Amino acid sequence: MQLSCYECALRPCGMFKPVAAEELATINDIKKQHVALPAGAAIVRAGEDSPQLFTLYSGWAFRFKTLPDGRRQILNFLLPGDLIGLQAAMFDAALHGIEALTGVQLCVLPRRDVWGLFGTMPGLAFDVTWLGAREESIVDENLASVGRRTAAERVAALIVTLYKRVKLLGLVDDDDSFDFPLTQQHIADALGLSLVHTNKTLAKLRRMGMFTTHNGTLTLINPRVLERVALYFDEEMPQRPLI
Amino acid sequence: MQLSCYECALRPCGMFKPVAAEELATINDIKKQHVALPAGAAIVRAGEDSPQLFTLYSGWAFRFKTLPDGRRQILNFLLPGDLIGLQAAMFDAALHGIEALTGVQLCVLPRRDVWGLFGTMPGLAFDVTWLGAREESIVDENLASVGRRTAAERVAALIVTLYKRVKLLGLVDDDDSFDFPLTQQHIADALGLSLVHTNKTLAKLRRMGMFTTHNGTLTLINPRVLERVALYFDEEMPQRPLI
DNA sequence: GGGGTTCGTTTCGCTGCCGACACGCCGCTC
DNA sequence: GAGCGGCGTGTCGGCAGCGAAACGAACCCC
Repeated sequence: MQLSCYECALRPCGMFKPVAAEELATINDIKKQHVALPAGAAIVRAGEDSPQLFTLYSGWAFRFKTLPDGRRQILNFLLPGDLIGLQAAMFDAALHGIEALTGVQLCVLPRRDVWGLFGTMPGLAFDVTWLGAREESIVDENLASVGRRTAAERVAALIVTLYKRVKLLGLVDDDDSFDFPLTQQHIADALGLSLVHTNKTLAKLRRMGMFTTHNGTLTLINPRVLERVALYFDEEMPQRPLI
Repeated sequence: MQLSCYECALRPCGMFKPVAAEELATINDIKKQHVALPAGAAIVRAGEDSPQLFTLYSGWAFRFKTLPDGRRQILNFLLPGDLIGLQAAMFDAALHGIEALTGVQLCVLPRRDVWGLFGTMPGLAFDVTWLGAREESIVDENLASVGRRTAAERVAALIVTLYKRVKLLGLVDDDDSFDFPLTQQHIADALGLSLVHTNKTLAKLRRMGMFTTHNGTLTLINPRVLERVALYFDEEMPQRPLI
């Protein structure tokens, strides 16, 4: 499978910073492959060297850590347009795993070519750094959730942030419904809750009229109210780089 | 106050990557001031624009988020040599605050000069990105702690990681004791615990013979055992950039 | 020397969340 | 169509951790 960056279906969606022709040519140049992986596939394995970065072209993925006894913490979710594996590529051994949550398509960017941007395309190199900083800001927010929010606030915050991110991608319907592929186990692992308590908390929010779910689709009744329940008010950045 | 990068007391400590003469000159060039702040001072204010980055020259600091109702989550601790405020400088409004935990000395690096490195000194620009990725890895680890470790494991993990970081700086005595300026409130805010439970957990670990404290100094009895209690086994990177 | 502040420590009752378990639904595969 | 695995739902008892409150020690500054 191949797909030129000139035909990228993601770039025209409006949330990505315009690129100069020369930059787009460079991006197209360092993109060596376009691969598809099924749900559950390991994109980066913890402890191994990770000589490639990826741009998530379609589908969902997540970064996670596992304790020796098996307890798992999901660090953040990755959506189309996100740069995957910067941190993993930086160190000799990845400190976390990355797994495909749904079927995904990935643009493969060899590490050495990405590092090469620093010498040849300073603007794109800066964008790499920017994307790294943004990922950190998401992990920050998740840490604040898990550390200081109640179970209901956490669930609400997770749903609101994902809603906003998906919305910018143009993947939310007019009635505020969107594809939501997380299982309750994923939600529990992301929020530092048990599976059972996650279920009860979801039921409670549903009973409160915050949202409805229908096989894999989530519909928000009132995003503003959910935001208030979540104590979450940050906006996602309206425009961002895409590499 | 001024201090040339040529006389930097930090750089010779052995944990920092050697720099070329030209790079050192550039660093010295973009360092515009050397300032001292007292404990408790705000280094970066949440919500405000942050036109400067800093390198922490001496002392401790921390990044944190505050919920509207005052609950506070400490995201990570900053030690000498750490680059401060990369994420804050990247966005229009800082999404977190940074506060001096002890008295600190800071090297002031204006944002525009740091961004300038991307055009002129690709090696140093890469180092900036590396330092950002490393900070993210620390936040990752903290999120895994808060989400999945028990109170005792969290406290142990916090102490072990700080011990390892301080040790690389050469600030740990032969008997494994070092300066430990955190109050129990800081520990609680970092670990997502209440103050009272933090106190009890510290007492428990002390009773187990993990460590002793004596006005602001913490002494580890057996770092290996503490590591095992913490379920924490990663090594800090032996060498890293200093800007 | 007195009064204020910061920090650590402890007590007490309470609850949010956990862990184990069981059950029902659905879609898959053979 | 039978069996099976993945997922959501509920129940129950238990405990880890919470919140409020009070007190002592150390340190500070008039």
